[in-house]
Amino acid sequence: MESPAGSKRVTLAQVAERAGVSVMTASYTYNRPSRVSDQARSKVLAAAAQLGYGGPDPSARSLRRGSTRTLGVVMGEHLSYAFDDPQAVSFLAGIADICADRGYGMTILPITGAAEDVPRIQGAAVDGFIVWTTSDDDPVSAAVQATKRPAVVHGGPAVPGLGLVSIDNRAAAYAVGAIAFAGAKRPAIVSQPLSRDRISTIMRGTDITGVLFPVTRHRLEGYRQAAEDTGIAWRDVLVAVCARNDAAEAERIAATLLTAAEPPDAIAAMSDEQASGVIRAAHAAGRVIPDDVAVSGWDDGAAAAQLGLTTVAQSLRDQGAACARAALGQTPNSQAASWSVVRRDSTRR
Amino acid sequence: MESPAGSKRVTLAQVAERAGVSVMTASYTYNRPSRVSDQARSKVLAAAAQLGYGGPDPSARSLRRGSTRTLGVVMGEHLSYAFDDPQAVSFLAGIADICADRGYGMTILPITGAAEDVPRIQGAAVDGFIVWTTSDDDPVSAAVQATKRPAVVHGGPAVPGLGLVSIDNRAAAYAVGAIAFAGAKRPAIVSQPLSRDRISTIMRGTDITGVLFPVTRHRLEGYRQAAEDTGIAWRDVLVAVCARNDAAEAERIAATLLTAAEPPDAIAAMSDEQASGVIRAAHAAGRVIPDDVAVSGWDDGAAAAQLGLTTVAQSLRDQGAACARAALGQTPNSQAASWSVVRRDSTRR
DNA sequence: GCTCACGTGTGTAACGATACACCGCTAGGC
DNA sequence: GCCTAGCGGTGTATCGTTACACACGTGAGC
Repeated sequence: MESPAGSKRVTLAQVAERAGVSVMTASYTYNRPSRVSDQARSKVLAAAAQLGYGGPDPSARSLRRGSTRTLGVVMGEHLSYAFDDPQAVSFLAGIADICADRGYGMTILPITGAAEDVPRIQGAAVDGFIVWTTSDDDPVSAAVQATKRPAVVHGGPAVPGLGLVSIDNRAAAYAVGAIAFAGAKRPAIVSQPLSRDRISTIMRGTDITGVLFPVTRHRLEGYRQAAEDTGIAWRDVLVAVCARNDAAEAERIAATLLTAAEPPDAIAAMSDEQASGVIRAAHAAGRVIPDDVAVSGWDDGAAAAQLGLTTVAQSLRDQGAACARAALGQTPNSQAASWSVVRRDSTRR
Repeated sequence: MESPAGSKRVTLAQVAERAGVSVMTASYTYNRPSRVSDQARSKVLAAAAQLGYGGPDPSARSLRRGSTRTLGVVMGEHLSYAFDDPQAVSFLAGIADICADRGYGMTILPITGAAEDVPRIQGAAVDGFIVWTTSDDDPVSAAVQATKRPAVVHGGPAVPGLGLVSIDNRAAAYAVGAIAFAGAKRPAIVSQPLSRDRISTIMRGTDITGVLFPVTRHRLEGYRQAAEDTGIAWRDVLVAVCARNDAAEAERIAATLLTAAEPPDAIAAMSDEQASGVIRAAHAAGRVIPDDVAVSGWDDGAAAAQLGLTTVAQSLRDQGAACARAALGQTPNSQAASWSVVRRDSTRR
């Protein structure tokens, strides 16, 4: 180890004294090198090297400047989930693109789902927040709002004073649902969780208004409308809830659906991962896609094209970038993101 | 918008004045609520709400406290690459696990590869750094070292004063190479980039000492030893360098290798993604694995088991966690991570 | 010769919060 | 009735840096 653990922090004032110049000259050496003569600059740098000065203290600097040049990202209850979900990772990449471009850091905030999150959010050294889609009752959105710093929510919920970047999930679900459910007698839905407790379950005639994740609620509303348009009553539509966004779990739950009496002949999922699990389960059950069962996904990720999956195309990366720009105050606070339906062979003509 | 953009920042002193209490009482209201009476606390909170106070300023707080409770992660030249590489994402998840547990934030630093990186690293409001594997000549490791803050490098290079968390890449490459090259006449290697300019190329008798990425260099040394042990001269071993860690590019370059005169009959890759590209190319060229060509990967990710790939197993997630613990000063600075070879059907018996 | 601009150096006053020490009051033990 | 403990409140100094205003000397322009 170069510097012993016991050594105190070296300050700019000590460097200045050692170099025989004023504190301001030392400060300018780091912040506006052209402002000082070559001679003074090299004296300062030599003194800094001798004393083991590690550069201006970032906390003091941002206090004085009033900006941390860092954006905070809140990724939901279990931080590590974020890194397991490919769509969440794309979203982060979009934020990273903008941050890197603007010279901003990007802080991923540690969220545990407990009460201690609130002070952590307040205490985060960031200029603004980006909140990954969450539930209406999630206390972190209130905590973010309470900081009075600029913030953007991705997906939902809409929070007064915060921006919102999202696609129109209801319209997109209706559009893809209309295709997936066309000609079907018994449509079903593979859904993301309905509330923060994240339990897997299968039900019928689901109470949509009680769904706490706005993104999921809007998608269910769109799917419901699509089902009703083809003459199916909502009480007859199965909704299979997957606790995690994961092909394996969707496969398991889809296997249950498909081996029941009166199995579904059309399944609309809420992600391509789920849809690929559904397709595997369908193949395992000996069904032909789309004739025996039509399948649709969501996101249009890499797997969708390979599987020939009808899906909703959206760019999480672009949405991440839009959130970052909005949080930096460079674009309007709220923006509707674009989407489209990609029709492939997993649904009927 | 709740508070107009022109409004000045509200300070604790203003809140205290409005509430008719001292500044310290207001401060304790936020930091040690039990220290103040219910009456005073509610007066302070009411005043804060009226004034739109967003909580104690984090920069001021960390200046005073001498800690930011945040770890910085440096992920190599293009920040967004980090999110495209599944192994890098696992590594981040491992860091995130520890940070979330300890209540630390995790700042991903914006690195562009240009000169402006150095001040950005110095200016990062973090208590310590974790550096993702990089090249010997990468200026960011020097910049990190110059901050005098605790720092850990993952993979390499070894930097004086910084910790190092890594597997023994040389030994692991030797071990898996011995299996992949067993019985082969013309072994080849699909390699990660050899220098920071990241060009794809195919060469023979590669100069290993000039390889600037220590992880890659050590792996090549191990593979070389394995090849020489089976009686093959290094000058006869083809090395195909892939600019990016990506199945598609490995497939392209492997197709070139396999359609040449005297094609390789064993290919050791440096990631499972590369190996899966190699396998696809081999199938496309009508080869049987492992009889016509043996293939080995690296990392033992999800794809490896599916493909029956012989590979080096390591947990990037555990290594990320080890880096985080070390950067927080809770474990020794440097640690050797564990690895093993998983033998499957992609190599000869 | 006077003015003015410019390059370089300096002192002072914040930035917003918290650590620490201290103070007055009340309640309880003897 | 006195001493002590503890609760709730306060004033002051300080964390390390940078913004700002100013001071001084030099050389150009007229």
